[in-house]
Amino acid sequence: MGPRAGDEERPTLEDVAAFAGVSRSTASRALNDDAYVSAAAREKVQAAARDLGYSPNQAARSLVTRRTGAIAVVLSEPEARLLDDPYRTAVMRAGYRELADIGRQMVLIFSDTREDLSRTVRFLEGGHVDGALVFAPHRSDPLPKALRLLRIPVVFGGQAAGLRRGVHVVDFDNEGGARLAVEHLVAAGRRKIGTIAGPQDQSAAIDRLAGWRKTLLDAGLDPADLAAEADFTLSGGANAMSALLARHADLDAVFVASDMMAVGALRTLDAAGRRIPEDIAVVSFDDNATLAPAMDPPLTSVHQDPREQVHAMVETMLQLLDDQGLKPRQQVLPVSLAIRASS
Amino acid sequence: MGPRAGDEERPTLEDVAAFAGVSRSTASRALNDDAYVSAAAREKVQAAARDLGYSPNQAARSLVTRRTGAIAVVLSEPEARLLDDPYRTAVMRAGYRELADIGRQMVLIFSDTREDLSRTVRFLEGGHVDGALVFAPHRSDPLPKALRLLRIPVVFGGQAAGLRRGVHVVDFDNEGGARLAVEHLVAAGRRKIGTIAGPQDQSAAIDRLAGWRKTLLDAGLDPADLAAEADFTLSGGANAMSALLARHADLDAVFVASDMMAVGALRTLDAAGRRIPEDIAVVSFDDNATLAPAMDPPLTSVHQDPREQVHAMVETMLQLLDDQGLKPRQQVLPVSLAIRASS
DNA sequence: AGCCGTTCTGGGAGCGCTCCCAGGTGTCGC
DNA sequence: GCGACACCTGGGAGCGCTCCCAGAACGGCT
Repeated sequence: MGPRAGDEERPTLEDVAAFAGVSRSTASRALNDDAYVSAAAREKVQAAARDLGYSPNQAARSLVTRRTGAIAVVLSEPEARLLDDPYRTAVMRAGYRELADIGRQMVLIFSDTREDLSRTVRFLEGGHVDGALVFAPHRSDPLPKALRLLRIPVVFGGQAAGLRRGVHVVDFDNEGGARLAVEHLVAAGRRKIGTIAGPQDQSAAIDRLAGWRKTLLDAGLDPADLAAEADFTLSGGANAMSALLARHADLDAVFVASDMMAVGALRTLDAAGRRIPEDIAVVSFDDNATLAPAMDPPLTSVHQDPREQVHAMVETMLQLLDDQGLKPRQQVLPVSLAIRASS
Repeated sequence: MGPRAGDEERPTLEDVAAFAGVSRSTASRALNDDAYVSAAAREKVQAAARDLGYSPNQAARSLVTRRTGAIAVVLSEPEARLLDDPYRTAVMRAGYRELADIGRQMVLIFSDTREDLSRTVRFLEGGHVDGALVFAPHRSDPLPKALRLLRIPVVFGGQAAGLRRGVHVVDFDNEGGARLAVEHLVAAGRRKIGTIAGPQDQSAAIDRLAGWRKTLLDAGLDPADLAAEADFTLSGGANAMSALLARHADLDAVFVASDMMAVGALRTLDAAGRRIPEDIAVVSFDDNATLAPAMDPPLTSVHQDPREQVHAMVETMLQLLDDQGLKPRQQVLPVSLAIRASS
C-alpha cells in the first residue's frame, strides 16, 4: 500500500558505504568514530550518510552490541496518585534530563495494577532496556521482590519494599530532615508540636514520623497523641489538620510530612482563624519549587532535590552497566531546611 | 566480570526448542501462537520456555518484523511547565494506559530545548518506535514541521503548528466549548462577562478566546476590553483577574480558559471580597478531575477528557500502522459543560 | 633492500529471531 | 486404491549491524 514509493526503503549501512565508495566496515567505523579511519574516508562516509538521510537501525545494532541505550524509569503507585503528586512529576522530568544528558533514552513505565506487574517484569526482561530506575515507595508493593530475578541492573529511588540489603538504593535522609524541622521549631520556642504524617506503609513517611518523635523526646517534649496520619494529598492534609486542632486547641506548631498536605493544613488553619506563624508555626517536607514558596505565607520546608537523587541513581546505574559485580550500596542524600515565613 | 556465571547466558529460542525437543521454527510458532502447531508441541514449548526463564530478544525480533511494539508520546513544551500542568500529566497517564491496553509500550519524550529537537527527531528516526503521538501546542514550535520528513506515522494531539492540512490531528472543540460556557452565563442573566484567556501562541487558547468573543457578539454584548491574557498558570490567572477587576468593577461573570488559572482567579476574587457566584460567576475550561470539583466553590467547567483524546489518537495510529496511505484526518472531539456551584 | 610496526581497509561470521518453502504425515472422497 | 487437501514440521535464508581477522599500504628503521 505504498502510494509514494521509494521513500519506504530506508538506506542501510551498506547503501551508505556503496555511495561513499568504501566498504561496510569502514562506513561503520567512520560513523561510530572508531580509531583507524582515514580523514578522507570519514568525510566521504559522513557526507553520504547526510545525503541519503541515513540513520542506523537500532534493532540491528543492539542485537549485536547487546545494548539498547535505553533506561527504564519505573513508577509504582497503587493509586492514580501520580496525577497530582508533584514529587513524581519532578522525578519524571529529572529522569528524562539526566538520561538525555548521557545520551540515553528514558522509557517511562507506570506500574500500578496487578496486571501491570507481570507486564512490567516481562518488558524489563525482554531486553528493551539496559537497566531500570525504580520508585516503589509502598512497603507492600510486590514489584521490588519480583525484580530480584531480573538480569538487568536495578537502582531504587527510596527504600525498596522488604529489601534493605542486596540492592542499590538512593534515598533521602527522611529522619534527619524531620529532625531538622522539629529542632527548628523547638529552637523558636514552640512547645506543643504536632505532626501530620504520611501513610505508614511508606518508608519515607515512617522515617519522617520517627524523626519527629525522637526529636521531641530528645527535647524533653511529649509526642503522645500529637500525630495524625494522612495520605500525602491536599484534602488528606486538611482533614488531618482539623483532627489535630480538635484534639489540641493549644497546638503551637505542626510538622507536615509533605508540601501538598501542608497546603491542605494551611487551608484548615485559615478557616479556623489561626494566624501563621504567630498562632501556629508550620514546617513541611519536600520544598517543592512550585508549591512551598508560592503559599501564603511561604512555607518553611525540608529541602530535597529529586534531580539530585536521580542524578545519583544514574551514576550508580552507569557503574553497574560496566561492572555487574558492583557491591550493593545504600546511598543517603542529605537534606536541608529552607526557612520561610510560615515558621 | 561475571562472579556468578551461568545466569548471564540468556536462553535463546534455539535453547527452548532443543529443550522441548522440537525445531526452532516450531518453537517460534508455538510462542507466537501461530496456526498449525500441534497442541502437544505447543505445550512442550511453553513449558520449556517457562522452565528456562525464556523471554524473546526484542532486538532480533524487530530486526526482522520491522516493528518495535513501542509508540512514542512526545510532549513539546518550551518551559518546564509540565511540572504543574495537570492536563499534560493526564495525557501521560492516558497514553500509558491506552497503549498498554493494546500491548504497546509507551516511550515518553520531553522536547523543550533546541538540542532536544534534533535529538527527538534522531530518536524517532532511529527505529526505536513504530509511531509517535505528538503534543506540540505552541504555534512557533519548530517540531511539527521537522516531523514531516519522518518515515513513521505521526498523530497530533491538538493543532500542530502551521500544519493544518496533511497531518492527522485529534483536537477538542475549543471554540464550541467556550461558546457553551458563555451561553450558559448569558442564560443565567449575566451581562458583563469577562475572560481570562490563555497564551495567544497556542491554538487552543486562541480558539477559546474566539468562542467567547463570538458568543458575546451573538448575544448582543460588547466584548471590548473585557479580555485579559495569562499563561495558563495559577499565578497568571490571579494577576489577570486583578487586572480585569481593576478595569471593570462591575464584572458579573468571567470565563477562564483553564482550571489552573481559575484557581488563581478564585483566590483573587476571594481576597477582593467578591462572593461566587452571587457577585461574580466563574466558568473554566478543562474540568480536571482533581481540580475543578475540589475548589471552593466547585467550578463549573467545560469538560474535556484527555483519555478520550488519546484513545482516538491511538485508534488513528493503529490504522496508520497497517495502512500508511490513510487520508489525513482532522478529528474534533465534542466537549460538554459540567455545571457546579461557581456559576 | 629488507624488515618491522603502524595505520587503514574489506570480507566473513554471527547476533536471535521470523518467514518462506519443501516435505512429511494423516484424513477424506471417489 | 490413489490423488487432493488439510495439518504439522524442520531447515535455510536473511534482517542490518558490529566485531574479528587477514592483509594492504606506507612509512622509518637497520
